[in-house]
Amino acid sequence: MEQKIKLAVDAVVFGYQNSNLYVLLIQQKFDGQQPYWALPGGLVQSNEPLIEAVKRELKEETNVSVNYLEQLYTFGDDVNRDSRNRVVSVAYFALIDASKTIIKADTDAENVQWFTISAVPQLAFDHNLILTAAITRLKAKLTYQPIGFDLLPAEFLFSDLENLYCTILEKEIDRRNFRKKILSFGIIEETDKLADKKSGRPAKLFRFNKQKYDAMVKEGFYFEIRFA
Amino acid sequence: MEQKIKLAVDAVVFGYQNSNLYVLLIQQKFDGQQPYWALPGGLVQSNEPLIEAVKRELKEETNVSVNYLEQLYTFGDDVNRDSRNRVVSVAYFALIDASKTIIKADTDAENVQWFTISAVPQLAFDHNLILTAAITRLKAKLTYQPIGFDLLPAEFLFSDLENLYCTILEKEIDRRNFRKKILSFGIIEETDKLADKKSGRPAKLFRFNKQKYDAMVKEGFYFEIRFA
DNA sequence: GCAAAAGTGTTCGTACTACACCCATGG
DNA sequence: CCATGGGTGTAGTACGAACACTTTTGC
Repeated sequence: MEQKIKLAVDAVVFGYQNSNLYVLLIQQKFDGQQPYWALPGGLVQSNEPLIEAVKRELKEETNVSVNYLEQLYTFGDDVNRDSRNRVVSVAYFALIDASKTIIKADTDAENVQWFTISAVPQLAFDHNLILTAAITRLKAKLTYQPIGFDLLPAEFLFSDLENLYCTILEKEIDRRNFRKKILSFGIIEETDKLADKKSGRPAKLFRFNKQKYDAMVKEGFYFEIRFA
Repeated sequence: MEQKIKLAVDAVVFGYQNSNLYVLLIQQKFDGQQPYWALPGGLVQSNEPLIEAVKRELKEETNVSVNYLEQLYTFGDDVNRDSRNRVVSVAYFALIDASKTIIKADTDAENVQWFTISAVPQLAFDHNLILTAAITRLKAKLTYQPIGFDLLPAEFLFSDLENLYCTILEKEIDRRNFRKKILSFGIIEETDKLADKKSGRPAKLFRFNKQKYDAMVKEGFYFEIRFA
């Protein structure tokens, strides 16, 4: 008996700006079809690696360039998650620097837009489920891998990093302890630049030293940020 | 253009006994085909949830009953991982109590057998890769989720638990500190039974209280076993 | 000189580490 | 009585938690 299963990929793309976590959604306008917002994604081509399929769809549909991309989970237990066909979807998890990102302009056929997590509408298929899984993964990874930097510009303020953690983990953090902990790792370096700010004391810009982090990991280093 | 991708599931089934970690492999004898050992698995049926597909294959091919089963990773980047067709495989990770497991008897068409991890031969397709990913997951999860109990009988000796951790994590552990830590969680209870042993002082049997663990998790409890 | 955000140290308590001896049984 | 594995306590240390004032700038 011939197998009748279609294989798709979907991507949950997170961005962060001004103490807000965003997710990138698209809306494809078919006539007569109710235009739910959805995660970017689509069918995998027969000769295409999964990861290439995600990258292609992201480029075609949103034109963003990602800093971090990893497989999240494969959704295939609900046989009717797509009402038209049996579709199994391999979901990916992506982080981008929202500040430098210019998302694809809206066309007649397609909208692309950032949504704050709290304002995400009902999505197509089981995409709300996928998003929830991605948020869970993001929160978990933030505490044991230095992926927060992939949501920030290459040079960033300490206060941005701190706010990012507060925002995403939905916790209050002691500024002094946070700074001490992060600096103790030795994977963040001060640049000689200062941020131009509207008010208050000027802040130094910092940079994540990925080379150093990778080297330290090989020596057995574990990144970890925990809070009470 | 029609999509020509087949979807399969594979399972990495771990067992533990006498300070040895085992994985369950099968060998399907086709005539003329070189009989590589492989992970149990097979194609997903068109109307079948992924998880059901794994359970079905495990039952058909090995007849084991699993204590723990979770999705591991989806292997679909190597377009030629199966030389005959494009096959994408959703790999699962399973733990069973090897002591009570009676694996399916060998038939003319099929062998089923435990292999110690260090003695695993070259496997079919990219199954060695999948196994490596599963071992990594097992080691990681052991430190932050109480899944070790799923490799042991319902009632077990403390020394078994300790040896399980030593064996799988390939580390030495201080017996006193280990016992203190585990008992401090309050998720293990002493039974009034003693093990019948060949030599030495009789040992108490312990039992994992999953209800209590689940309740504690809801209250914010984190299981964690780390070693220097 | 005031508002606004950046930067910085110390104390306290808890939890991990290291470590060695006695106990209960079978043969 | 001896071999075998089971069971237990303590002292030192290091790390996380709590906590508030000074500094630099723009207006």
